[in-house]
Amino acid sequence: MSRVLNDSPKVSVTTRARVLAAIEILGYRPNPLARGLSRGRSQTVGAVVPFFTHASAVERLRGVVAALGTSHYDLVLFNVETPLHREEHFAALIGRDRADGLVVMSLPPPSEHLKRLLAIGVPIVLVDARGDGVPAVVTDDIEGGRMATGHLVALGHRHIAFIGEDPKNAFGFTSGPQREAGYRAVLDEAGIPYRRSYVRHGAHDRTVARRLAEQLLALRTPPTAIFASSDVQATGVLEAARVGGLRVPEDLSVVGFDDIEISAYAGLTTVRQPLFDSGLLGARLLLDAVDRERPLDPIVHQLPLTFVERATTAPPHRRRR
Amino acid sequence: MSRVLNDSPKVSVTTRARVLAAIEILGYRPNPLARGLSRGRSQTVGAVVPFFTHASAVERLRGVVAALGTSHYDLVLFNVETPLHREEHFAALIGRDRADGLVVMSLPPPSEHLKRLLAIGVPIVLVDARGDGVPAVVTDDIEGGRMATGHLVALGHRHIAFIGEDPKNAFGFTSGPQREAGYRAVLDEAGIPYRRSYVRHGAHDRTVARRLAEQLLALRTPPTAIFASSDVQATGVLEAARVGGLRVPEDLSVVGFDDIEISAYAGLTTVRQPLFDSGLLGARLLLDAVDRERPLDPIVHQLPLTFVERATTAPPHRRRR
DNA sequence: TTGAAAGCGTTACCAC
DNA sequence: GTGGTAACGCTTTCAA
Repeated sequence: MSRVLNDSPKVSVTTRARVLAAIEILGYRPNPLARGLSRGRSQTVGAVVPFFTHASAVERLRGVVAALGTSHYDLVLFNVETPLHREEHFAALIGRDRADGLVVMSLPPPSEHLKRLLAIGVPIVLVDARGDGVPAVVTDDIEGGRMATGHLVALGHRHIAFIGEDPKNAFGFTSGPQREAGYRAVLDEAGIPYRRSYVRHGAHDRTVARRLAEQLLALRTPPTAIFASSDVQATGVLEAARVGGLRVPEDLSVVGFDDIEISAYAGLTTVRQPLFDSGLLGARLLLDAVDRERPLDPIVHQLPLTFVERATTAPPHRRRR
Repeated sequence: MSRVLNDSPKVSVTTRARVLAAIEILGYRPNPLARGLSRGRSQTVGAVVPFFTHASAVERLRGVVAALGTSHYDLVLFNVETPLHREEHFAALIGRDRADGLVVMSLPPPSEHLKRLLAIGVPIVLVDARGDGVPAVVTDDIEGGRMATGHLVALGHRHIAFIGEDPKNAFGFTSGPQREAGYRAVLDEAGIPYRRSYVRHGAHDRTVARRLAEQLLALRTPPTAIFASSDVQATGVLEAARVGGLRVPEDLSVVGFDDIEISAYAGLTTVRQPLFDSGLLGARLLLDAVDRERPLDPIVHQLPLTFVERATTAPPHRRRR
């Protein structure tokens, strides 16, 4: 009878009908756990996501869900808010018992765990992160940082500040620091001296970014433009400007990164990355591998970045001096 | 050896140590599927969420995740974007094989399914929805609608429009329509005639709401205030005002509902509902029932609403006439 | 206290 | 094509 459920090629039409009828009458429902135990797969994919409530993470997750929508896989969510979480989840995820495959976001898995997972053969796809021997869906964050900063430089700004994540963050996020690298590179090339006081680090949070921006604006020589490493942080900058009575973009230009929902509303100039698509592609790669039981090629898929100019950037205002 | 894993009371210290050592050496990891099959539970709770990417849903989900954080349950996400989805998910969820318990959000389960789930004994908690014989975590949406509208009336507005979800929506959401009921009740009590043209329905989406608001503002007698059934829709209204060259709150007052992240940023006056807490409480109730294998009392837990006055409401501007 | 064995609900293999 | 049965990896029960 399992043969008809998994529509094996060898069942006569009559038997199939008979079994189907019985199933209907008894209200039979296959137990996914038993099936999973027997087949050695759980029909489940896991998504390891740091701060899954962040707009960018949600958008990526939406892509994953969309990819799973057509399949018969369930999505198990592993939220990571502390390094300990990460440790626990990866420890639990070793072995393909919990999930048939993993989409890991923004979070380079500890290489030790990665090796074990790879050795055991758990298919993994990294999204917004890279790892040895594992396929990844990424963008060129350095280039993104260059786009944002370059735009500001082209407008004539020379006092450009940066707000982003701490390069030594406990999770090992790399996107933020790379955007910062792009920022520094452009500054170098434009012959603009790098000012340490113009670079501030803090959590990916609107209010934190706002505080950081207020510090920047209180500097003796405040920046005429701020590049925030994410749109969430950019909104904090916008808030700081508003509170400080600064007009945007006349008195202060602001560029963000991501292009989340709120950005269009806020008229924020930003660097768009295909968040939804990254989740979609990541999950598709994974499903493909899981379904065909084919090992994943460790290809790095790079998705394009787009500069979106809206209403928060303009040439610097001529002021004192 | 399973005895030591489930730390049964009757194992000698020495054997326990011995087993633990072996576990360590062999790198043994229990298979959750097998355990689940044997014990008849999957250590999983399912969350059925319509449009899980909506900020309000995400915030509720965050509460659920927080509640699960301390437990040993995994979260399986069932996203619902079409009535068909809903059907499929509930059909699959019948029987406690897939999940040991369910948190169902904003979406009154079809009563037929509800009965079956109840009969089989799958613990369910409804959040932002009600159902016969099932515990629920709700707010008083009618009262919320009254708060918002009452505030506008108290400010002196007599031309108050409403933007919300279609009462005949395919999912059976009730929150929106109830807020609308509160709106109508206050209008009645204030002796303000109800204008059909002042009530517009559309999807829970910023751009849709913006279009609706534009229609309202193009009316021969445009409203001086708009109550949007959700903050997402309220931002659409704000956008329409901005595009139309209307100042908020001088020319147009706007009230939303939910108090999501963006609302504080936008300075939106709104009715706050405890989104995070609703998810937290819902999941806690569920876990409690699942852990003790105690049936759930069909209690309706009502969470409080708070009116949050910010910067988008003011007395109506005196104009023509 | 511990070892052995039955059973959980499927699938997959092997005869018929 | 179809029926029977081992096996999946764990928990639980029953002896020892």
